Amino acid sequence: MSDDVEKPRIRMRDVARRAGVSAITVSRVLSAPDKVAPETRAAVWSAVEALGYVPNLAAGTLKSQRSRIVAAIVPTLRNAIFAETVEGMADALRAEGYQLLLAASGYDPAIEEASVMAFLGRQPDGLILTGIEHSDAVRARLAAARLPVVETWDLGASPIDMLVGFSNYDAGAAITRDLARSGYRRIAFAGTEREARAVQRRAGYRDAVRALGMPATEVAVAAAGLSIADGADVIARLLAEGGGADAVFFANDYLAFGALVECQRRGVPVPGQLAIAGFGDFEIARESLPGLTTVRIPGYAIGREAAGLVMRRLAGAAVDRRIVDLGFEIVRRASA
Amino acid sequence: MSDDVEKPRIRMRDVARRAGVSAITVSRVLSAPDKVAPETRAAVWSAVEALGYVPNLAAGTLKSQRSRIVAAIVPTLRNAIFAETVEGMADALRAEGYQLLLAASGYDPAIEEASVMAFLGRQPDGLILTGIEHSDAVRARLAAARLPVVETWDLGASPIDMLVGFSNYDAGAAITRDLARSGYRRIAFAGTEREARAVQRRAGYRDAVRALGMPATEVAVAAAGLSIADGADVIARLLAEGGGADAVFFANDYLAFGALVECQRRGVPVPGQLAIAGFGDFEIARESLPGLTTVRIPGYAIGREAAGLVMRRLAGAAVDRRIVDLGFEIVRRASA
DNA sequence: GGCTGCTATGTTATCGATACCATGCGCGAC
DNA sequence: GTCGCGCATGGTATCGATAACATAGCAGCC
Repeated sequence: MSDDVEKPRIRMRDVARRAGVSAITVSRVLSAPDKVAPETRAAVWSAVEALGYVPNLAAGTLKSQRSRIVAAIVPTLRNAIFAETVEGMADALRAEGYQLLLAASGYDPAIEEASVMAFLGRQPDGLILTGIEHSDAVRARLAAARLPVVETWDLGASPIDMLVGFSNYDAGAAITRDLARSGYRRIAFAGTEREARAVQRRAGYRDAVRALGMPATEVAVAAAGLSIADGADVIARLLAEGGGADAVFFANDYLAFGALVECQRRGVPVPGQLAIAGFGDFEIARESLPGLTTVRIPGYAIGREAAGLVMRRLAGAAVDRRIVDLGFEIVRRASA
Repeated sequence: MSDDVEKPRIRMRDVARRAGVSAITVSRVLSAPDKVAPETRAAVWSAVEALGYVPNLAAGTLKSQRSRIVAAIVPTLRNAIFAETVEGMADALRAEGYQLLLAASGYDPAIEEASVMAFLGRQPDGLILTGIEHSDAVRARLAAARLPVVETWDLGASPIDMLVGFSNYDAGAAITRDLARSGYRRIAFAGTEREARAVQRRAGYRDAVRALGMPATEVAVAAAGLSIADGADVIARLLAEGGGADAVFFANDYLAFGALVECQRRGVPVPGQLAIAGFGDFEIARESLPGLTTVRIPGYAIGREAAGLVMRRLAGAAVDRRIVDLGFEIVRRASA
């Protein structure tokens, strides 16, 4: 089928010979063009074009100890939650000539750990993690590897290195108080216990209802708790229990949307009989009917800022603020 | 802040010294353990553990000319369309110890080209692309690079190398005929013109309505045409034009969902006055009210099979079928 | 005028792992 | 008993780019 005439790969020295210069000059044209005279630069450029030369970055990385790769681990790519953050990272990195090496952990610390190990061998120049809970093994490896590390999507006092996010606790408390301000008196919470950030939101909710002197009703959602169907399930259970909640704060908009649809199926007026609030301000929150009251998260900005911090550190700049709080915003729509 | 005591990195020879063997033996323990005696293997293992050794894969890649990286380019990660395909690839690759290098092209051929160029320098062992339309420059580079290439999500007679997908044309025609079979007589189509696969679906639609002796009504959706809001916009325009369509086939489920919600806002009964069909069978199609009639795509299987083909080729196996048609399936729900 | 300093380019050694070939040893076959 | 074969392991060269150092040429300055 394929003819096995192995064309020899084109190396830097082939380009150099054709352009009548040395290999190091080709290297400079590609990575620091300012240091080369314009005519030389042009000659090298045209040799590169003519030969279709593609530099072997494995060799460059080996010698220079810089890969121009930043690795990132997010919990999932399955739905849109972290998509904006990934885009923010990718955009910022691409602008500076970095590439993004990406893995999804499926919310599983063991997979996160395995991904970190696998990544480190690729000599990334920096690493971006989601959340602030990481295994001791991960912390130890990252400390030993001495690379810029940014944790994201949460806040905490003692990051591994740098941290960009917002307070899930405060956000959970804020939307709970907002619901109370709107007159709801029996506010429930629904979310998974398997995700640290959802647990933080729950803690904020819990402390807020207590401070308000209201009862707390918590519904645990199975597994990752990211599917629309899970939200429908919560409504079924709430109504079956007959707890009499008049509002539910869901740990994310998918759950909230599923709940909304289930209420419609059952003829439960929203927000008349039951108010619904979500978290994340995904597109579906804007476009559902009624629109979902929710908490807007600066997902894109988190990604951009995280990548920016890594690159600033790599550029040798001292990063003044190691902890960046990008905040959140309550978005009121018709569902609550 | 950080103490600049540069701990020397741990190299393979450090592990070797500690285990009382040579570097090459360590290499073998890590990549071909069967070739090493059990006690030696155990000694090396414990030295690796004790030192926290992480192999420098840049060096390994340079010498061995194998990176154990497969690169993939998908149009977008912003919504769930390609998420299952990416997961399928990642799962299959991880099982064999490969890593996935991922980029999103934003449906822009120029970005796809730039990503291909950027990837090739990393010496990927294989490449997975979305769609069958690629610039001449991309084709030329890939031919020169002589690596396994899989195109996905479409069918065609002359792939660059291998191809895994389904016929967007047939799928568009099939759902159109299905709508006709359900009694709809003025079936419209709405989708972007900027995506080759949506255009194929439209072509299938167009030929099907013509064969049925029905009028064709096509509504072009701006830009990528992936947002829920775009679907609502289509309804606004269709009703304003007063074309009298009794069913609309949307190029994807997000558009269809947006249309569904807009109909509810306007009090247009679905499917009573207007039937709606989507494409993709995303979660929202199952969970909307009414459920969306749509076309189910084997997204996960496409990813798995594409990665599998690459790895089989790398393992030296002759790939018998270079074109794999995974088909599609019409899913009837209440919206049409 | 000679010295300093800057720009443009070249020479050499090296990054760390692995392919290739070599070697030593034990064991079975004739 | 000797030969040969296979298994386990090691020595050395090498992958291709770039850091570090070297050098040549030229301008400007006291």
